[in-house]
Order: sequence, then C-alpha cells, then structure tokens
Amino acid sequence: MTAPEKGARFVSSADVARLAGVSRSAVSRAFTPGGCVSPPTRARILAAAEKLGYRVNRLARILHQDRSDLVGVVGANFANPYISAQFDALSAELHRRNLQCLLLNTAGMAESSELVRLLDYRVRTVVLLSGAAPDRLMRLCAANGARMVLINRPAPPKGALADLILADSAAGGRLAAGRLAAAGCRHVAVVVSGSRTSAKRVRARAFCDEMTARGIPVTRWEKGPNSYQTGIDAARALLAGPGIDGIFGVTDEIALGVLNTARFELGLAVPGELSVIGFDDAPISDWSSHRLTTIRQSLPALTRATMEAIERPADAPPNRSDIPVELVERSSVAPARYKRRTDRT
Amino acid sequence: MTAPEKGARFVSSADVARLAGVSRSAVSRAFTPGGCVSPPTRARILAAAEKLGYRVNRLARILHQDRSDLVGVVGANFANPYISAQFDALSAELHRRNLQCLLLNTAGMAESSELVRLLDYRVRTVVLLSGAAPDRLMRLCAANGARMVLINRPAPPKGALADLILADSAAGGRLAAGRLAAAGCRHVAVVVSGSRTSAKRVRARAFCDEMTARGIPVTRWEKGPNSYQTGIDAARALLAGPGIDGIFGVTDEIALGVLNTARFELGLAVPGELSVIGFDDAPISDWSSHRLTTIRQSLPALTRATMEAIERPADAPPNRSDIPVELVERSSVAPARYKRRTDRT
DNA sequence: TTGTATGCGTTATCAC
DNA sequence: GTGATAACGCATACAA
Repeated sequence: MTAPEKGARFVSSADVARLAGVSRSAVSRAFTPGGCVSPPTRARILAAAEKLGYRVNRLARILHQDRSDLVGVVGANFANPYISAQFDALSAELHRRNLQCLLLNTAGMAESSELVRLLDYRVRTVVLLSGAAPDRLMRLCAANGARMVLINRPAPPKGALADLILADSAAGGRLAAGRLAAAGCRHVAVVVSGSRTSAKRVRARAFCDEMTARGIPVTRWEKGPNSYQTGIDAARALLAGPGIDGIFGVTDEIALGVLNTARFELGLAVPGELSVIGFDDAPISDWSSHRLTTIRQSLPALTRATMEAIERPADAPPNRSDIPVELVERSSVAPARYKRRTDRT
Repeated sequence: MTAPEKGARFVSSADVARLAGVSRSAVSRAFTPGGCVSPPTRARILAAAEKLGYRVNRLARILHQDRSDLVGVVGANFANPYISAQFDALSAELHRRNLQCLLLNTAGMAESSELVRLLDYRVRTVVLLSGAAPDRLMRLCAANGARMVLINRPAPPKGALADLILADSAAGGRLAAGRLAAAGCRHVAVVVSGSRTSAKRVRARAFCDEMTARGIPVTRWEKGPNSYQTGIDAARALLAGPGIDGIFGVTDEIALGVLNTARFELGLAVPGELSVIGFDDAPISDWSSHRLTTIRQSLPALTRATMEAIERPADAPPNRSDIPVELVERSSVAPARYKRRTDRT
C-alpha cells in the first residue's frame, strides 16, 4: 500500500503495468471478465494493483465503450414517507443489477431546466420520480439516445422515447370517493398539493367527478406543496366550521397532516366525526398511531416495473405499464353504512 | 433538433464543430466560462449545439482535467425518517454547490467491501452516512487521494485522511438518562439496534453508565436492525410484565415503535405509566400523533458541517467537527419531579 | 499469450 | 481569435 500523497491523482493502469512489468493492455485484460492473460502474469498484475490501490477508471471505460451503467434519478422531497421508501427500494435494486445511481434533487436547482445536467455524465437512462419532465430534457434525451422513465408523470406530448409507469390514479380517486360515500359523508373535501402537473391532480379530479356523480358536494383545497404542513393548513381552514365530514388527501403525508390536526388540535373524533382517506400507503400510514385508510400503489410492483423499464434495451420501443391500485381499509374512515358498491372501473 | 435515432451515441463536440464550420477547440472554448471566442462564432456554435442537442461530456472533462465534481454518498435505510431528511438536505445542498451525488445504497450490495466501486467513478469525496467504513475503502481512498467524510461513524484506526462529523452521542445518552431519572423512573431499558459499530452504541453506553451512576437498573435490548419493527419487538418483550417504567430508543424510529406499541397494543399510558425518549429528532417525532421527547442532533448543523468537509481542498489535513446535542421536551416523558440536574458534561 | 497502435470526447498548449 | 495537436485512462483490433 502506498502512503497517501497530497494532490495525488488516481493510480492508473500504467502505474500498475510499470510495477508488474507488463503493458497497459495486459492490465486491462486482467480486469476484463473474458480477458486472455496467463495465470502467472494475471497474478502479478493483481498483486501490483492491490499494492497500489488500483481501481479501473470506469469513466474512461464508458468513454471508450460508449456504454454507460449510470442511471440518473431525479426527484425531490426525499423526506416524504412514501418517496423515501420508493427511493430506498429503487436505489438498492439498481446496485443489485450493477447499475449506478446518479441522483439529482431538484430542490437544489434554481430552474427545472437545470436537470439536463444529468446528461453531461452520459447516463443511459433518466428516471423521473417527481416533477414534470421539462421539454428540454425530453428533447435532449431523444437527441442523445438516452432513455427516460417517467413514474406517475403525465404522458409526454409526442410519442417520445419514454417509458411510462403509471399507478391508476383515476381509479384510486374513485375508490376514495366511493369509500367516503359509503361511510355516509354528506359534504367532503379534497386536499391537492399545488404542483401544476402530476398524478395528484388526476386523483383529485377523479375523486371530484365521482362525488359529483353521487350528488355529494366537494370542496377543493389547493394551496401549498405536497407536505405534512399542507395537511395541517387545510384541516384548520376546512374544519373551522361544521359541515365537512370527509377529507381525501391526495398523498398520505397530506392526509396525515389532516388527520393529526383534526384529532389533536381540533379535538375531532376520527372517524367518528370526520373520515380521512389518503393515497400511497406509505409505511407510517400503517403505524398504530395513524391507521390511515388509504389507496395503495404497491411499492414492490412499482419498483419492479421501474427496473424492467430501466433494463430495457436502448432501442426498445416506448412502453407503458400500469400499476393497479387498491383500497386499504384501516380505521380513519367510518364503517360502511351499506354494502359498498363495486367500483365502476 | 435531430430526430431520435436508434442506438445513437451522444452527440459530441466534433458533431457541433462540423455543423458550425469550426474546429473542436472552438466548440470547447464556447462552452468554457473564460473561453476566447468571437461573439459571432460563439453564437453559431451555440446555435449548432442547441440544434443537435449537444451537451459537454463531463466524463471526458474529468478524465482530462483529473478533477471531479462527483461526490459518492453511501448509506442505507433511506426510508428511516431521520436519514431521509438528512439525505434530502444533503443532496439538495450538493447540487446547490454544483456537485453531483453518486449514491450507493449498501442494502443492494452483497458485501460491504463492494462499496469501493464508488472509486471507479473517480469521486473526489466519499461520504459515509451509515455503516462502518471498511478498511479496504479507507485504504483505497488514501491511495488515490480521495477524501472521506464520516458522519457519526467511529474514528478510523489510524489518522487516516478522513473528516469526522460527530454528534455528541455520549452527551445525548447522558441527557436521555438524566431526563428519565428526573421523571422518576425506577427501572429503565435501552433499545439498541444490532449494528456492530456506530454512534448508536455510544448513545446506549453513555445512557447505561449514567443510569448506573444514579443507581437505576437498566435492561438492555439488542436485537434487530434500526427499524420501527425493532421498537415493536422490544416493547412487547420488555413490557410483558410490570417493572420497566422508562425506555430509551437509540433512534427516533425505534422509540416510535416502542411508543406506539405501548400505547395502542399494550394499552399503557405514555407518559403516565411509561416514559419513552428517542434520539435524532426526526420530523415525524414532532407530529401531534407522537410528540416524542428526544435528543436532537440538529439537521442544519449536521448538513453544514458535512458540506464544509466536502468542500475542503483535497490536501487539507483531516478535520473533526462536533455537533452539539440538545434535549427536546415534548410529551412522551413524565414531567420532571425535581428541578432537573444540570448535565454533567 | 503478449505488446503496439488507435480512438473515445474533452481541454490545454502552441502555433498562426 | 482560431485551428492543429497532445494527453487523460481505458479497451480493442491487430501484429508479433
């Protein structure tokens, strides 16, 4: 092992070759799975590499082979209970397949157009966990032959080279509406995060439509981001006076803000006086402190579909996979008064 | 904009040069902050680049300049409420400083030695959020002149080239002990995650020592990982019979598992019959559904120290920064019976 | 089996 | 201001 040196550059195959008394190609071959090297030299090379602390420079390899194992993952709000679980599963799975995760947290960017920076690192695929796909990014990916995977994002304008992973937001919204209706709610509200374009709006829209079809009035709250605080704010405003007896939070985090504020700040009995339903089925929603009834988008299914999309060959046609959604009964919604209608999907 | 082509490689500066009728060097200069290009040609180049969807290949730039803006971040358990918040803040801050985050989730690796793979991408710095630093990684970083930043990790054996960020775990453990003692607890327990080596053990150790010094017996529970489920298991076992009236979870997630199990499964009044205290001050600990009394390691302070370490020049001497810790009073611990002793630190 | 030569996309140096 | 050229570290086709 060499002593640490100041400003030292990374040790290269040339260094190893020198020490082992071979050529650089020999070193390269020794580190290439199918490389032809005689056992003795191979051993010498490996020993030298170990001694020097050599690691193959994959940047150079990518450059040469024009084939990258870097996957760009862009997201925001990684502290969100569902997103963090989703990201944890995805990143673990990426490494299991020997892919590297180059992460971009859009919260750190001034403009959303900044995220094309991922392409500067020759990622083979860009995965979008949240936020809308900027046109610019889509164009650049197309021009450079990089694939895109959009998770719960609206479909891109053209038939762009993007794989779509979509939980059935509309069905989820209807499920939520049906459940609150079955609980006997007479006047409900939906709390949407203010993000301009996303699956969350579809959830809310479907909820409203279904409620309208059932003749139940619905109030819409649409201020603030996808956060716990938004749930708090919404609950305070919506529950100031009597009237509303059911609330759908388009996200578990929002719904939990509503739930906790109703229970502990406003002193409302949930589900006695108010029913609350969420969307996601984040791990903490099942905690006994919450027991939030919610619409589940299965995390394993979502992760599986994402990995399939990522591993699709570069020239595969765009694909779309739908993740089914299901109602998870817990105890934040009043028991159904009548036998629940079959969902109309 | 070119049409998307199958198997297309990324567009290069040569492509742009060809279209703009200039040399590759001109293109390079047009994209270099201080580059000398006449306004007209510059405009032509930029137009050509935009048309083709060109982006500078930073892999090649790193290769040539021997200076990387890649920061390797290794961690696990990103669904943990504190870790996810920490990671969210860190990744956002990285991008704000124009650094890229190459993430490694050790949950996806067979062996911990696998994480040296980060060095294959010529990261300038490796940040360790969890897990121990394998010797191999430390050696390779040293040999290649890459810096390491260890967050709440035990100090490396030698005076290796690693920056240390350490919350005062010992003081935190003592604080927790003091608070439970003040609550009048007579027999307490500590729930440690089974990880072999980490700050969590120091927290538990200091807690035990302080309790012993006060003559209060402490039971130690040490099975399972750092998870909510571990808190559940511990609570079920520890609270099966009467006796224990105070529990310290070395992590908020663990403590919340204890708290919820005690309250909702075992029907214990918290803090009436049992006091529970955690460590971290994760965002959800402040939720009204929990109101967990805990030891805070300030996230902003932690992030600030981490960024300072990351931005230190490559040849700076190893540094150590200590993050103070403080007791956050909420309502999972019985009120202090006597005026609380000043902590002995 | 092994070494030589070439090219990947960039930037820096050097002429012009 | 501009273009040719070398070099970064690697993998490969080819020659030995």
